[in-house]
Amino acid sequence: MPTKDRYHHGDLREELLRVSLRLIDAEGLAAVSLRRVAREAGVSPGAPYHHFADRAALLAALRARGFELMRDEIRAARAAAAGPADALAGMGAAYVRFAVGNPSYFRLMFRPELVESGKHAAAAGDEPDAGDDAFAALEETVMDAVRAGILPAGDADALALMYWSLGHGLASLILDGKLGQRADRMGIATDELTERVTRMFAAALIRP
Amino acid sequence: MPTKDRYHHGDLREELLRVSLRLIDAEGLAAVSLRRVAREAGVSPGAPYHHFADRAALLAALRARGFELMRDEIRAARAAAAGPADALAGMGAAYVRFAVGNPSYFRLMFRPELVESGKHAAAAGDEPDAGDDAFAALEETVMDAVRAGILPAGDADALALMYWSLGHGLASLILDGKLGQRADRMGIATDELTERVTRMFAAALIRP
DNA sequence: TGTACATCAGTGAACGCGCGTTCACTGATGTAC
DNA sequence: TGTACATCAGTGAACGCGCGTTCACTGATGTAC
Repeated sequence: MPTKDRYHHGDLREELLRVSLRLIDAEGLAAVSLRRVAREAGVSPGAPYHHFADRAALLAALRARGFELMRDEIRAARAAAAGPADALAGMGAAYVRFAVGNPSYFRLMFRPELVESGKHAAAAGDEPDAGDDAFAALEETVMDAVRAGILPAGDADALALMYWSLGHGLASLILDGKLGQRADRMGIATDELTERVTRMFAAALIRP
Repeated sequence: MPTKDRYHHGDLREELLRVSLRLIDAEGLAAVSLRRVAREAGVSPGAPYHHFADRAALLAALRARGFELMRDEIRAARAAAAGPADALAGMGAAYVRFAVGNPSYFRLMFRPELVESGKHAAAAGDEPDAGDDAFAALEETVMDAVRAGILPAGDADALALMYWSLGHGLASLILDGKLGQRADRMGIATDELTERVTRMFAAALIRP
């Protein structure tokens, strides 16, 4: 059943989201206009308004989906781990892997001006979302590790934030190309440098 | 000597940069159009073209200045430190302080699509800039710490990158408001949470 | 100190563009009987 | 199985807007003599 030639698209909403992601990847967030997205989806300029109230609503939908994807991958990494030490390393790696594998989502997710400029500005940041779920999973893992004696007891919240910051910073630097430049200068592959750094996290912090 | 009423502005270039920063702070990067900036500077739409080739050139000038400012603050923090352990903590704090104190610069500096979309795309990332200077300072400090025996020997490059990632991640999360939300939920000030995290990082890595 | 002239740094009108959004419309689809 | 009708999901033209950029221009400033 070819979707072309049909008056009704079939699944325009999904198609619009797909096109938006592709555009972010190829030309950056600024390239995502409702008109452009509609055009690339082969549809008239007014069509998207049957699925999204406005441009901000489309981006908000993408953002939420991105956080859900990330949360699921981070939870999966935790579930697959043999113990808390393994889980911490795995979750960090999953975070970075998500960012590298889904750069358009990642860039969209951490872009404060998008959140604030939404119509729900007052409520923004108040209701927990999938991102909070992911952080909660990390926090629990940290507490497991503390209980297991492989992380220093004390300020588990701060410890979790530290892990989060490391992962976030590493992912951001990779996406910004900073890590790539550095790897080039060191004469090794970006992947290898990433792996070294993540391995070092685990080794430096955990006392087995 | 009032600048108003005069045909010549006196220092329009600087004024345009100042206005741009203010706009980024208040309304985000998207609000920075050459027309808007000119308007806010009280000048006609064509005037900026005597100082910047185009919008990208203005942003590139700001970006470069931001990296210089950051480099200077990081170097100053290193110079003021009593020893390598102190220097590492101080440089991390300086990084975060810079981001929090200059959010518009920070947001502008780490925005890959701006770099890539420049006309010098081919050369971008090849020539070292002030950001590289700052990283080099961190790298030297890490090596000092290794020599002093307070950081594990081995992969100094990766260690430096880990520090950089932590600072960058922490700064990004703060600017995105994520840390603020979390601090609120924990019932403490953002500053305190930041300080706890950085302190914890120093404590976890350094073996005195 | 004055004058002629070159250069600098503005003006303001104009161009074409893509955008967000609206709206009356219509073809396609689903549902009740 | 047909038919009438409501609703859904498109079309495409139109609006007003701010944008980047250009251009002929002109007032202000600096310099040589």
